[in-house]
Amino acid sequence: MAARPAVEETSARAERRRQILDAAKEVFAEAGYHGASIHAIIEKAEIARGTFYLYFESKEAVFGAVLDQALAELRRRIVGVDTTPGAPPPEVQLREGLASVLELIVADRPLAVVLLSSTWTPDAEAAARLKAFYEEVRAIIARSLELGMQLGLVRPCHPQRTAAALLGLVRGIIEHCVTTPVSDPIHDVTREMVDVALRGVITRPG
Amino acid sequence: MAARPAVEETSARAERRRQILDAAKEVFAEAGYHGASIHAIIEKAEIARGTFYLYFESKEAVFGAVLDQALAELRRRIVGVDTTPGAPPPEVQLREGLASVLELIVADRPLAVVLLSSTWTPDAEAAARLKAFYEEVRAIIARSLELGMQLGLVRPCHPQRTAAALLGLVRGIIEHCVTTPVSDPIHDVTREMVDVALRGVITRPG
Amino acid sequence: MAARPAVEETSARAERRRQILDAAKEVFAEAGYHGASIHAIIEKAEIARGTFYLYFESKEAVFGAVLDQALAELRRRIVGVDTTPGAPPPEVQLREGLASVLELIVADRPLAVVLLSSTWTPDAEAAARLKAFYEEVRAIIARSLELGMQLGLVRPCHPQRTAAALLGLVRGIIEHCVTTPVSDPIHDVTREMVDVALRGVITRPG
Amino acid sequence: MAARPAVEETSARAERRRQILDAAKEVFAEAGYHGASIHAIIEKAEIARGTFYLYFESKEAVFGAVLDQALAELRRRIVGVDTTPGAPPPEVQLREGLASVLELIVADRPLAVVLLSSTWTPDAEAAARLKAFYEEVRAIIARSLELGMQLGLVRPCHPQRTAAALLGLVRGIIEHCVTTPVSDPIHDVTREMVDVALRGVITRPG
DNA sequence: GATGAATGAGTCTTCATTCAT
DNA sequence: AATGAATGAAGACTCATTCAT
Repeated sequence: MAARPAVEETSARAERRRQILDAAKEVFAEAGYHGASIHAIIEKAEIARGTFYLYFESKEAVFGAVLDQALAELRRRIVGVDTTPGAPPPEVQLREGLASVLELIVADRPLAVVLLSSTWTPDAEAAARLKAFYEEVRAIIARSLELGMQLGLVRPCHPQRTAAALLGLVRGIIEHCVTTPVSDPIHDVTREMVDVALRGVITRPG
Repeated sequence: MAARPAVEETSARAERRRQILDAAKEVFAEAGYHGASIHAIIEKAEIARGTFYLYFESKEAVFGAVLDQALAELRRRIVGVDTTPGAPPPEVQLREGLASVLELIVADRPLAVVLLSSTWTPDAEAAARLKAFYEEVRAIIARSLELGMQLGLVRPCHPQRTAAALLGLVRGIIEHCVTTPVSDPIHDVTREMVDVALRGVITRPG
Repeated sequence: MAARPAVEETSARAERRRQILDAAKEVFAEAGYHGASIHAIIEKAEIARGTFYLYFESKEAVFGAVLDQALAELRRRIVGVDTTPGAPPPEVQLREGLASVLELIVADRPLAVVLLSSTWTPDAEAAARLKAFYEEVRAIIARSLELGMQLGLVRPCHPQRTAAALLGLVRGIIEHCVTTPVSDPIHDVTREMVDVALRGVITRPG
Repeated sequence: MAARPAVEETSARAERRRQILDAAKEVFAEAGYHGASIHAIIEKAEIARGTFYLYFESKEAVFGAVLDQALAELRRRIVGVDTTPGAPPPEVQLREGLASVLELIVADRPLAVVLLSSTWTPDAEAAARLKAFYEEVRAIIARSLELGMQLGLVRPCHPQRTAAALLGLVRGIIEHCVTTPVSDPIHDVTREMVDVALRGVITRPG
């Protein structure tokens, strides 16, 4: 009869929240921002209409939360190349970092869809946040390229632009993996992707 | 000076149609399929509600037409690499083809947005059409890669996957050009993009 | 090159008008007042949208004209029973009058439908006109009944009410003839209808 | 006093439904199927636009429900003549059955209008249902006539056609009662109607 | 805290009518 | 007179959000 400890109550609430969030992620992935309906979300989450609004202020708010959650998971796996002596060779670091990202995304199709499609979402604030995230990633790539150029490992190039190209390359692979079932182990895919990024497609002269 | 020739009369209707189509393209680019409203389209086109429906059966229909127009313009500029003797070297062909595509897209931001965002549109038929288009382009790239491998110009690789990566690379550049104002001439951008695709980013050993 | 005689011009116009009127009658019969569209009428009449409005002020106006035409044709065939000495016996008059009405209606299904359905049409003025027509007919029947009572031919009854019943009886037969194809000659149908009206359905006692 | 019993909760919804149904019946009676607007219905029912759609899927659906309710009430009061020994004489049965129907209809003008006018409604399914109902009633009358002929109570006649005539007769009376205020008791009206149907209007010979 | 009935602004689409040619 | 493109008011229906229980 006594009040339960605050911690447990909080975690019950947090679990409910996650349940809604997961449902929302799937619905947004299936239908896009505008096409997604609160009805579809509460049906998937098996809660009542009103309950939804106890956890999220609005449709925009859940969408933001879905995105934030996705971006947080991604950020944890994305880091620049570490060039301090003793660190693994850059190519290996790249491969491992990318493999980690790919694994996350391939295992969670809705996440992939939201990440790939929401850049042009009508929810302006969310779009801005996703844009900022990609900008962030591109900046990391660009900085790595600049560092590589200083070290003589990377050919002279326009770092911003090249970073955009490489980011697109990764997104292309992700879309491919999400669209068509991938039979090969993730690490083979990653290796190939890194090879193309580093060495291009033509046979090396000589 | 009296009755105008039939040709001109036809083109009056065609012009009206294009006027609506252009407005629709912009609106779809701004808000996405679901977010776009007929209201916004007719306001931008400066026509009455009913007039819209004299030219297009439905929202879905305009969207289809916008997409068709865009894809038709693009298809005209996309061709595989020609390897018959006497043709320009592949790298030059690539550069010129890509430059042509980039020019089209950079000059028409709404077009770019529709092309980049509509893969995940709720209009299933349009999404399928766009997907088919990208599939088409990827097949062209993949075939070119296979041909290149046979000729010893291209390193051994998984053609489908690599094609997906290269298509993503191009889309990355496009998005970059559309998002941030490009001061450099298109041809410099193209040259760099082709360089990355062909040679990667690392300094050639030796 | 000279102007054609006014009479001919008028009759050309009149013919056009009738062409539209006929089309309208069919459309109203098929779809009812609200369901009928100007589009359907001009399509059936094979004229342009604007032309329609050269002949009729509005949808309401054509409907009124359709109704008026129908009622005029009917009125020509409906007369009370003539009891002046030397006239044919009342029962024969009834049969012949009804046969004439039935022939007209059975030959023109759209006319029948408009007459049967328009009492409750949303076009208030037309509904009133049709109601007035039925009132008129009922008054004729009621007067005939009163006359018959004075002459001892008709049983004592409430003339208004009985007239309403008999009018309904006729409409019931008409609806039956229009709904289900009638194989028997009209005159047999008429004879039976008059029999029921005059003698009822039970075997006469004695 | 706390939570209400489930039965009452159910009836709250049922009551709301009936409230809308009643409003809809009136609107359909006033304006016909096409002329009726959801706006008019919700205004009369004093509910919000969306509420309407919580109870009925569409305009077509309410119309169907209105009709179903009307037909159900009518069917309860319509039965063929019972000729088992000991049953009241047929004429009395007829009078009582008809009186029961007339009472229902006269007390509910909108019901009468819907029943009389909807045979020609553009809602095809509803029209079919109403037509089927009238067919049903006519079949009952026709069967009673056949039985009467076998028993020697009814003159030889075409049962289908005569049934159509008698059904029309009843509808004629109904329309009369609904259109013009009836001062006489229903039973007098019924008696007269049955008299006309059974014996016709002419004085019995002899 | 949970529920789901109620709300009404907003969406797409139709169609009677007008008017420049 | 004839045309048919253009108009915009009005209709059916959806859905994010609120609130009494």
